[in-house]
Amino acid sequence: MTEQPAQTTTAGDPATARGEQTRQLIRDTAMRLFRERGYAQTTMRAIAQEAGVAVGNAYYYFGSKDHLIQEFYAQSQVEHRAAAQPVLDREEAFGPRLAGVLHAGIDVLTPSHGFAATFFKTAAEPTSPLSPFSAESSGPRQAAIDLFGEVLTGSTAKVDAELRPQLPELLWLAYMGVILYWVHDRSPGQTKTRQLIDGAVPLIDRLVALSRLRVLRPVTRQVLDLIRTLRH
Amino acid sequence: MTEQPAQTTTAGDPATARGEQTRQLIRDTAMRLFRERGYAQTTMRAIAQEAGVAVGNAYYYFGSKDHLIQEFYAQSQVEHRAAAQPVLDREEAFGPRLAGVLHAGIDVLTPSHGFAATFFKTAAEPTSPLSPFSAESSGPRQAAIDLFGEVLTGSTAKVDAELRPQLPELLWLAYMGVILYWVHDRSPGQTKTRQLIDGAVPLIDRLVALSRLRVLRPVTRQVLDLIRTLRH
DNA sequence: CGCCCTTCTTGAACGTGTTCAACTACCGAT
DNA sequence: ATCGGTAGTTGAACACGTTCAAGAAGGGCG
Repeated sequence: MTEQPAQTTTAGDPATARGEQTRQLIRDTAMRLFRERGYAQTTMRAIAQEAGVAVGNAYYYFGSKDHLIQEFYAQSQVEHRAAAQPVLDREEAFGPRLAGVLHAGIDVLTPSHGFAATFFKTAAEPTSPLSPFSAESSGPRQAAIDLFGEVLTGSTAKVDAELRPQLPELLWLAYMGVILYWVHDRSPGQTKTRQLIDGAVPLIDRLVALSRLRVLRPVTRQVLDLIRTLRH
Repeated sequence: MTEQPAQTTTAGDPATARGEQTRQLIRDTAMRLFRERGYAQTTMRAIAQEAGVAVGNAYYYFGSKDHLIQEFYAQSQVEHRAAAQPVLDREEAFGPRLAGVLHAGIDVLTPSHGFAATFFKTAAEPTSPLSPFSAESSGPRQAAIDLFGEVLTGSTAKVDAELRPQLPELLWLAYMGVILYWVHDRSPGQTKTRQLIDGAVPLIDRLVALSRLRVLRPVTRQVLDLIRTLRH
């Protein structure tokens, strides 16, 4: 939080132009080694050596080994958005759109299941800037929430007016739940996670539809009030 | 997993009689320092020094620094059970019983909020034996699930026959969710978590009651089938 | 060209969790 | 009492993430 001189890029980021190349080199090398050996087995010394730089240089661009994970998150988010596009173009109904986007997220993550799982623990630490709930990762998080916003806006689903503004974030939360399950999923090819998505989506779909029923209005209200209370 | 000679205690535990004293000394010292300084700030060297033993001795009893956390879990579980007893004796209705037991759990954890939060990340790592889902912590986990079984069996609630056997584990899962929220709860005194409990319990109560309705039977079935599929 | 300032780079050094070969204390059997 | 083996204990050594003082590279300006 020291004051920075004027920069062309966002504050706090030391990357202007000269070092951008090195930054990417280190990042790509790290990602490769993470995939090859796993997170814990990849040492900062190994990353530096493979990238042909000094250890300290990696720390000039990334505050810690954990911060390299954030790069992985950001990268995954972008890939997720891209993989979801065909689904959003193709499907119109809420259920298939949601299922498609959830499956796309797992598709993107699947090649990294082995090592991604081991470092999702870091994301669970509340104090860590890597937590999906933290301010520091609000960028990727908002992008993800927006993606679920698109699932909703582009669909033909009729949603309770009060629920609608909350729903994208709730769907994102459900996605976090899916990921939590996926991380622990030891079934071959993580087929169980696929079953979770296919089983849960119709339930969510039905629940969203039911929220408009007059009889259930009080319950819907109650739930939404609770959520509003609990949000930050 | 080397074969052990006959022991008076459970297998795999090097504590017979002579070392039990040292074991407890190290454990208690560690717990005290964790509370005083936090988990990350407490070094194994500090624990050893304060306990008056060599560093390696701590590793004779506890495989790693993380394993000391498991002691904390076990201890908390026992305290939770004890704190829940008055509630189970006093309350008869399902809702108050559940709320009481959940509050009791948070009561027990509250003094450790500062440091407990930081190491719950370790619990989130799937490969870690410290995960609440792991085989290694099946003992405390089962004890916790049984506690929610008592919430149910001692209550006057009428529960769908198919749901009943699954419910204790589901309630435990909900409790894990409460803890996850609590860990991230930055509100003073974690009052938000209390609101979560008070807000969610009536919903769960209503949901459980509704599960017996004929109209909702197909949904109940669908949910239970999904859960059965996903369990292990 | 020479100067200065910022950006970038270096690698030795620090503190950490963890390991391990050596050692000591205890206890039952001879 | 002596021996032998297991349980318990030691602290130096190792590999790791991280820090930091020192320097190199680059570029704008006289």
